[in-house]
Amino acid sequence: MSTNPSIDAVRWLNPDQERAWRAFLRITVAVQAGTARDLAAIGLSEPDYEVLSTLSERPGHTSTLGEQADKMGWSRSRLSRHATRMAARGLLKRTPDPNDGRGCFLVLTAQGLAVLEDAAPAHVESVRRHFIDRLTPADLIAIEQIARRLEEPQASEDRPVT
Amino acid sequence: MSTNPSIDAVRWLNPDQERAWRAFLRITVAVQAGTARDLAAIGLSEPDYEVLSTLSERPGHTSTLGEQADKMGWSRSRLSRHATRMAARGLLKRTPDPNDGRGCFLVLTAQGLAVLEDAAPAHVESVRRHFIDRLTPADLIAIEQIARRLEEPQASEDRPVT
DNA sequence: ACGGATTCGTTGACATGTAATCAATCTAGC
DNA sequence: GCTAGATTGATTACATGTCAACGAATCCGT
Repeated sequence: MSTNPSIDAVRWLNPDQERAWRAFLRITVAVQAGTARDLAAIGLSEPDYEVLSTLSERPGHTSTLGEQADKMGWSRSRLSRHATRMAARGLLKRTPDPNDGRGCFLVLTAQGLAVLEDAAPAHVESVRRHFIDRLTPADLIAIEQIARRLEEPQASEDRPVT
Repeated sequence: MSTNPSIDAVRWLNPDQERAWRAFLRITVAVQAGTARDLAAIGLSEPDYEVLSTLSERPGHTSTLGEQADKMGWSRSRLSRHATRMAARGLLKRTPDPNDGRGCFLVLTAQGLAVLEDAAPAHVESVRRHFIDRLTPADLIAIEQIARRLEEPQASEDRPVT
């Protein structure tokens, strides 16, 4: 098929492996696209929702920027920029940290909380519709198991390739 | 835990479902991050690799922009922008389409082909290391099955929510 | 108390993705 | 065969994320 012999010579994955890998790639884009589209319909992006949701779970709906970034697995830079945009939309606000002159708190505003309360049930419904309800209980267990295997540290993880 | 009663009242997923959903989110970021990092080490992004790889499979290493975009599931805009950047790096070039004054061909350059030939084995190795080799054959089959279920059109897919 | 090292958050330069836009082509009706 | 509207092709404005560098505040050994 290919006009390029040297590429054809590459030892690729076997058919089962290849299908699984491509299936995996398709799954991720399909599900994420579905849930993201549903959230967009109510004026939130997936990152927006994550910020609102995780902030709402903290006492006083408050967290330092760094702590929040770590908890979400985001860079500080990313959260700082995103918080600025969300603050401009009135969803949260910054407050100086009395204990650390360098730091700042992110605080959910009343409006931010209201938006989240409106969005949360819709988002859960979306996750059900695009993911949970389409799978069997056995599938859900399989996914957990796969996650566990993928997260297992590998013996040769950080060894040089040579 | 939460100081906000109304959020707690949201009917969330049951524990099994919740764990599966979170596991799914973790899986996608972990695997994609792993393979993307390996590609970045040899100077390519994941999208770069996709373009090189799919272009190399066509006769003359050539395709119209639109056809290529469709085949990859990308928007024309996205591919156009990406092609411009890759052209600036010498990986491919544009040629006018004699049959359609609006259109253009994307053609892999010799350098682009060389880069791909260098990258392909490394990428396959990366997919193995971050994904295939960590899973059992049964896991791979489960993933295909899950993909099939997720891609099945749902009866009430496009019905209004009300 | 002092001074260097570290940490916090922000910002500038840049890469990348999506939505709006402009231009060329096709097509139906005359 | 010509023209107006719809369709299709590709590029440009805008939003968002990353990396590196920075100023300010804090920590800590002396």
